[in-house]
Order: sequence, then structure tokens, then C-alpha cells
Amino acid sequence: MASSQEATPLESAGTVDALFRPVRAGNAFEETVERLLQTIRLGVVDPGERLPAERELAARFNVSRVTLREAIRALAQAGYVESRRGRYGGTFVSRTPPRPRKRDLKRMARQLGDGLDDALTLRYVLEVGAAEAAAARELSDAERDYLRRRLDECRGATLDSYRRLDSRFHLAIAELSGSSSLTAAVADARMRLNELLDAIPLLTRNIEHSNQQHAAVVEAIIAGDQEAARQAMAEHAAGTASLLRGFLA
Amino acid sequence: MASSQEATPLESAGTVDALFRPVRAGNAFEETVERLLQTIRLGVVDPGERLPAERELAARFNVSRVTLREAIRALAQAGYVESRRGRYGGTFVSRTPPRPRKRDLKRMARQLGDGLDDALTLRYVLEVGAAEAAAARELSDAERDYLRRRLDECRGATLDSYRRLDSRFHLAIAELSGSSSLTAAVADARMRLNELLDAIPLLTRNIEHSNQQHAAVVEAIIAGDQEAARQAMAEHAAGTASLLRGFLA
DNA sequence: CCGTAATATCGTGATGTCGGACCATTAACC
DNA sequence: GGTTAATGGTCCGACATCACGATATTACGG
Repeated sequence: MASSQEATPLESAGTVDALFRPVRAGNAFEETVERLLQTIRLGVVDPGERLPAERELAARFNVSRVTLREAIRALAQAGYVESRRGRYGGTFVSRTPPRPRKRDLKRMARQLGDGLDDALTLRYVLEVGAAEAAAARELSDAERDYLRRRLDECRGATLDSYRRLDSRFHLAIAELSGSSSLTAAVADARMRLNELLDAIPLLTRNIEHSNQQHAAVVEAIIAGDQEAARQAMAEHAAGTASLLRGFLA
Repeated sequence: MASSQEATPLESAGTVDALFRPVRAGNAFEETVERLLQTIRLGVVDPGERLPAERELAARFNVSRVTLREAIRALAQAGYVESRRGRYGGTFVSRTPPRPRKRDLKRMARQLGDGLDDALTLRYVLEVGAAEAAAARELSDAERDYLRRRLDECRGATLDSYRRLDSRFHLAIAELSGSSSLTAAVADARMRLNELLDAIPLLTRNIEHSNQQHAAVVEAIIAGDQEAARQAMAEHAAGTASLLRGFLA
């Protein structure tokens, strides 16, 4: 009765789609694999470094140890990690990561049609917001040092390690926002895009430009200038976005 | 060897915490309940309106029908929904929603210590970003109408229905950003805060102020003025944040 | 009044996931 | 060289969750 005029069942299909999205993306095993990959690809734990012990990881992930081990085994077979037993053993990130296999155009096209704009919009909002939030906080000396060190890392990066160190730099900014939820969201957004970014060539010229923008962001954050931080990060994000759109369109 | 100087294992604890967060918040049943509550509390489906059929919901949520039914049964027992069988039957949102029981201070204190700032920061970033993104898009006539109607709904709201209509208004803005991931994120952020907002009194004066800010946001979005939209939403969000902090601090 | 369609409800066997205990291995330490 | 502590590796019973199918109920259309 009232619904035909008062409610808008058809117009709000977008909202419905967003809220009726899958409760869980896959089974526990798949999601655990994805999260471990995140820590590796985003540079949270470096090649050669050790992951937390199985028991601790299982507890953090809120997943049984069996499931976690299956995930680790899958990553080991794929060449991402290596496990060593005994005291002072553990699971280590491989120093010779598997070459990201060339993405087939099918997958890219799927992502493109479905959610490229979606992912780019989300990334923009999160990263720009994180930069602004970080600038709004009063940072300790240690935090400023931390940020500068991440910036320097990117400068000294090779073509191979750049994506990882770049991700880690952006994660550091999110971290300085003080919101771990925001940090997690930034990490998720980057993982969605890295899959696409791996498919396009990385030019030294682009890296230099990125590094300049990084420096501007850091400067603004340390100066506590929210507006400048937002602006600088917005430019940076827009650059990556147009680069990506150019290669895929 | 190299790790003691080069890496920063201790300083980046925040990043580690964020990335080693639980893979899944709870079991499938609990998460499904939470998501159904979201559609009700955030006003995606109105009181008296029908939810999608079990089979469709189960498919959308990527959850078995058994699990979905258990979730629905729990919500039915709590008084949130009512199920009717037969053709043109279905599960309907109750017209007499259960009074949100007074939140015990224990839960609030927990949220407060743990993640109030976290939730507020995330909310701010997402909603401000959504407003900016919406303003950046070229909206169709239907979309503009849709937004205005949501705004008007808030004006005519009673004290009882205000929170729901307010949430729906904000969701509409997120929706107009064009990113369903962003919409979903905004919905999640609001659910986290609504739990707290339900614990503090709702004043008519505050509602009027909110509505004025809403109008300013809508005006800026329709005008396509990203900067103004951002600014207006930032003020609005800051207002809610300080209100909340005032009551809990 | 009857058939049909759309819906919620119920049952069943297979598979995933969990928690916990126990085993095997290793490097550091005494 | 033995001891020890921390780690990965293995197994098992209990429970959650799944996909699938069959059944019951109801409103609409003839």
C-alpha cells in the first residue's frame, strides 16, 4: 500500500547490493591464505623474516591451527614461505618470491567491468582520509622517524621491491592515523589494486614522480597540515588511478 | 643480523595488529544475524517491508539456508522480524521493533577503551570521503531526487525513527559515490557507532542542527562542489563525534 | 472449488572447522 | 654432550556448516 509511493525499492538497489553482499568471501582456508599473502605482498614482514608462530597466528586470526597450517602449506608449495622446525624455527617469508604470473586478460577484464572504479574510489577515500587523519594527530618523535624511514626505503628501492616498499609506506601513514580499522581497510584496498598494478609495467620515471609525491605527503603530515596532506595524497592517488585506467582502457 | 638495524619489528606493532586481525569475526550464524540487523537498523528495509526470500538471501550472503534460517529464527524470537509462509509470504521487518535495551556500561566501557577513537576516525574518513566522491560524480535526475527524498525523510522523522532515517540518508550519499565497497564500509562503520548512539539521549535540538547540516551536504553534492561537500560533512561528523565523546568521557 | 506458484519448514548425509593433546625436531644453553 | 624450550607436524572426537531434496502452507488465478 504505502510502499509504492513512500519507499523506493528499485532506486536503492545499490544500497541493497552493498548490504546483502556475501557474509564471508570464502571458506576459512581461503581467507587465511589471502591474509597471509597480504602480510607478504604489502611488505609487513620482509623476505627472510619470520612470521609469528603457528599457535599465535591461529589465535590472532581466530582460526584453528589446522586451517592455518593448511594455508601455510599452500603458500609453501607456491613458493611464498618456507617452514623450519625446532626451536628458533618457524615459517619464513621466502627470499625468492614467486614471480607474479602474468595476469590473464580474462581476470583483468572481469575486475575492470565489475569493480575497477569501485576499488579506485575506495582506495582514494581511504588513503586521502588516512593522510588527513595522520596530519591531524600529534606525532611522537619515534613516529616521525618511522614515517621518514619508510619514505627513505622507497627511495632506495629496486624495481623488484618497489611495490612492496611503496605499500609499506602507505600502510605506515594509515597506521599513524591511529585507527587500526582504517589501517586494515587501506591494506584490503591496496591488495585489490596490487593485483592489477602487477599487470602493468613499472617505469623508473613513474617511481621518481611517486617518490616526490611521497615526500610532499610526509612533509605535510609532519607539519600537521591536514589540508596539504589531503591534497598531496589526493594528487598521488589520482596519478596512480589515471595510470591504471590508461593501461586498462 | 640485518634485521636489528634495517627492519623495525617493534615500532610497526600497529600495522601487525591491523593485518593479523581475526579472519572472521564470529561463526557464520553470528555474522549473518549481524548483517540482517544491519538492514533493519540502518533502514535499508522499512518496518512492515519484506526481506528477500530465504533462498535468495542465502545465495547473496553466500551462506547455507540452514544457517540463514537459524539467524532469522533468532531475530524473530527477539522480535525484529516475523515470518509468514505460503505464496506472498516471507520474512517481514516487525512494525514494533524491540526497544534497544539499555546498554550496560560494561559494554560501552569496553568499546570506549578499545575502539571509540578507532571507530570515529574510520567513520569520519569514510563519510567525508563518500560525500566528496558523490559530489565528484555527475548525478542523474533520479539520483538527485533520491537524495532529496532521503533528506526530506529525516525532516519528518519522529524521535523513534530518526536514527534509522538518518542512517539511510548517509547510506544514500555513500551509494551515490558509485562505490558499493564504500557503501558497505560506511554501513559497517555506522553499525559500530549506532550501538553507542543508542545509549545517549536524542534531543530535538540536536536533530534540527543535524538536519541543517544534512541540507548543506545535499546542496553541495548536487552542486557538484567537492570541497563544500567535504567541508559540510566534516562538520556534521565532528558534531556527532564530540557529542558522543562528551557523553562517554 | 481446484490447481499453481511462491514461500517457509524440515530432514540427511557429506564436508569443513575446531579445540586439544601428543609427537618430532632443532638450536641455544649449561 | 646432555638438557631444555620453542617450534612445526600429526592425529582424533565434537560440532558447525554445507548442498540438496522433500514437505507444508498460503494466496492468487482460473
